[in-house]
Amino acid sequence: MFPYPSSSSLHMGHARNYAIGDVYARFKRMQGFNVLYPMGYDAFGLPAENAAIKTNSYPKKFTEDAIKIFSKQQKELGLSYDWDRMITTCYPEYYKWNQWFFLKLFEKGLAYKKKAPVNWCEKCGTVLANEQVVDGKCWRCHNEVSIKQLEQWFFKITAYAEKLLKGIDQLEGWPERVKTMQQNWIGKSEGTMVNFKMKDSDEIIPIFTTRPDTLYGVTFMVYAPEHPKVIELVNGTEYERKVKDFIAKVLVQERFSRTAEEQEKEGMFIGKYAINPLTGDEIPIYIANFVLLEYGTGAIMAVPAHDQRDFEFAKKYSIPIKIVIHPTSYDLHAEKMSRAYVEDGVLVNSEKFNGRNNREAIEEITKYLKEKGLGEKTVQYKLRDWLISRQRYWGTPIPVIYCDKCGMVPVPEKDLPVKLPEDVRFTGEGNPLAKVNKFVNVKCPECKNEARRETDTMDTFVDSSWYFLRYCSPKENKKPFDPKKVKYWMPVDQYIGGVEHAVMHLLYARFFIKALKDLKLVSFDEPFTRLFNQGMLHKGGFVMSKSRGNVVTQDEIAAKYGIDTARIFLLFVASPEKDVEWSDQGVEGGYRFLNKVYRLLEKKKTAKTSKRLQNKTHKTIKDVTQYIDEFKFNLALISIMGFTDYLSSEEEITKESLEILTKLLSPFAPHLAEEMWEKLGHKNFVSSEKWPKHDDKKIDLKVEAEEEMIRQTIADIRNILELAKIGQPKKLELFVSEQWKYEAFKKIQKELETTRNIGEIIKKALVKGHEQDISRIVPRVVKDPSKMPRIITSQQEELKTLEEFRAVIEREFKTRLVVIKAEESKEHKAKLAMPGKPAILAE
RNA sequence: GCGGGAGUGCCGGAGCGGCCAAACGGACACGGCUUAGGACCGUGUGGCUUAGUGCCUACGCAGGUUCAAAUCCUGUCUCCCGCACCA
Repeated sequence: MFPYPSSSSLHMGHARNYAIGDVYARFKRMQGFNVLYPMGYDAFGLPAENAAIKTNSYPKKFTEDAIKIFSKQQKELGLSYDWDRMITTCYPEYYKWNQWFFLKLFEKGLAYKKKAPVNWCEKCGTVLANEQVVDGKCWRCHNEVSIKQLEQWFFKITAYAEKLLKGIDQLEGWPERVKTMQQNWIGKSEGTMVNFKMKDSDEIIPIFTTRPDTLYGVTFMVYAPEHPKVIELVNGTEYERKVKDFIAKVLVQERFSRTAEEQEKEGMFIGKYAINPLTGDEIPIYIANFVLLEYGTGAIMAVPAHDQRDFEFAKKYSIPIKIVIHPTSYDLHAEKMSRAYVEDGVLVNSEKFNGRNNREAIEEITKYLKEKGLGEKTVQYKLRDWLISRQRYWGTPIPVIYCDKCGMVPVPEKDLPVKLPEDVRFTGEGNPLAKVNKFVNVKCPECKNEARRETDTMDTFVDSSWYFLRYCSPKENKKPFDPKKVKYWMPVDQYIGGVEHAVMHLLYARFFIKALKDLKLVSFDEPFTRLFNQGMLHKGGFVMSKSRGNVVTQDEIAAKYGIDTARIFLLFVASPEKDVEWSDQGVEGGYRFLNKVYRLLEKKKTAKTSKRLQNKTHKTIKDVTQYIDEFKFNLALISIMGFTDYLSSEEEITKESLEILTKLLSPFAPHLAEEMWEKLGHKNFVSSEKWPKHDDKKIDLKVEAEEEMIRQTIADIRNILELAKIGQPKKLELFVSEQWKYEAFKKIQKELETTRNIGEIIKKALVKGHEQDISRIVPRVVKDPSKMPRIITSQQEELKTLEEFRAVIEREFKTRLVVIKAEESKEHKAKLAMPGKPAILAE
């Protein structure tokens, strides 16, 4: 996800986010993929405008300065972007295409203007989309949001509600939680539209319900107070005054501060009645603060017996409660109820539906309504249309002209872009654009008479809904993008960014692509095949952020350790999707590791490799490759660390092994890797080298077992020397026992390779009298077949193959090692040699 | 209320049915190297025990499935996040 450029120093939180993508890009590039890894800036937006007002400067200047600083720091981080493809959304070359898309959507009826109650942020001086209101507050400035009735531009995202919902299933490479959030946000619910009739007229009041089974229990009806119908109904009646007062009061309360259930339910009767379509009963109509205008039809049927909200309201205003669903196991009495009965049960007081299970009744009553023309099955979504107009300057002008004669006229394509005027005064009040006469006053494209431009600008999320397409052909000036290039590159294989955009950017971009597909501009359904949400970086228990003041800047870490150290720490400390805590000491660890790697250059190089080294090398290549592919960068680094330790402890290493280490490390610590690569005598960049491939034949588990035995034996010898208080041994004697039950191990091992049924094997083994073996073998079986043959046999059989065994131990203890077969040794010594373990004597 | 995720050693965190008393790093302790070392190398850090071993107790808590559980299932507690008077 491209960033909003801000002018401060990048901190470690940024560094982590970017490093994650960079590792992957470098890795894939080395693997031979053609990698499009670009950077761009989401350059329009309020902060720049606000900063301009504050400092009496100009948003463009402010933004350009910020971008300079930002990209400089990104380069210092070693991010391997293709800077030739950089895009900046605030230039006409880019936003022209926002306008172009707008016109296309407008043609299709997917962009429209309507008067609507909208979210208004006083501090930002603009309206906001629903997605940008978080807990009743502005997502950007956290100011309380209020509701205003305004003419606004919308994109008809609701036309794609079903497609957006269905499409989620295809998003296999997306985190579950993002998918769930989108599902909830779209909020599909299936129910029934029921037509109630007004008592005194033929007017119909449609309402949406998911519980048509309770229709016989309706005892009142409630409108959202701000519903336009309400004023109409009370107009000229004795209720008019009181209703208007109530509405005013509710609006003052502000919808978004009407928080949930703790809000006291309040309302009033408005003097009108509706008729229950099934019973013909008169139903009083109320208005109340708990009914939402935007959901359903803005009016509800209320069934106090079976809905908690309705119940509370009915109690408060003494409205009758009529039970229509009865529990099967106990009695229910309306007068005695202390809360609504919301569980399932059997229908009562419901005429022909009496005795029916209520779940079944939902279907049946809906069917019945349909037959009588009183209602039908329907689907509701919580998703609202995307409000895209903003009353601010620093954004893409909406390409529309208002003419007294011709009405609303879209700017013809040939006149694009509608450029943002640059000589603008920022007073901090209202939309500065509206005061620029040169901008506002235009000729109508149709009748050529005096007309006025739309002065609203677009939400910056329009910019970010298609920018990834632009990367494919950033210099294209005839079209928003070159379709051939887009066909080659898109959709995005791997997208990386924070969860905070789950229902904003990520939903808008999906909508955009689906709309573009219908416009035949692209041929795919979803913009992002795989999505990765990186975790947050914390310090002192809080997310690292400039506003919190707990940042560790990139500059300070770079100065102290070099930026590679920071990259290593950030990638090593935990898997990338986890939140992590910054640790100064942890960074030291990363620094030590890199130093250790670098010191390997001083090691003596040998031409001849060994089986052990090959095994370790290829095992490492295999693991690191797999881990990076799985985004487990921390584990990849651990593998590399293990390899480093291995090489450090060797007397001599091969140049090849060092080169491989350098390559494996290069995505993580690119600067150090390049330096090492050069010191190893290469003229090119290691980052343009081929990623090493492992050879399965070189990975030998037996060698590993030998390794392990050497390690153990060395540890044993140490222990003994310490216990015996021997400083420097003159000679070591190693007694090796006969090959105790070795054959039996092998046999069982064979069976283990061919079956997963451990229980069966154990039984077999018991029959064969291998009880002792089982304790050794059984726990060693693991799922991964590559890890299967795990039996460690330290018998002489194996020892014979250990050409290096003696050498290693002799080097370690600077003494001579004598290996003696136990059976050839003196009797008492032979006893010392336990099966599976060599015995050691030291002088 | 609905939905998503997490609870592991002194700490950060791996592991997600079997080489697990648990990777890797940090911290601490001891030893080595050294004029010195906050550098580097080695060893150790649940309890008891053996020269090499073995046993017990452990992965929030309580049950269960399995030859085998930190890992699977059920319940429960705590924490984090998203949506939320959605009819």
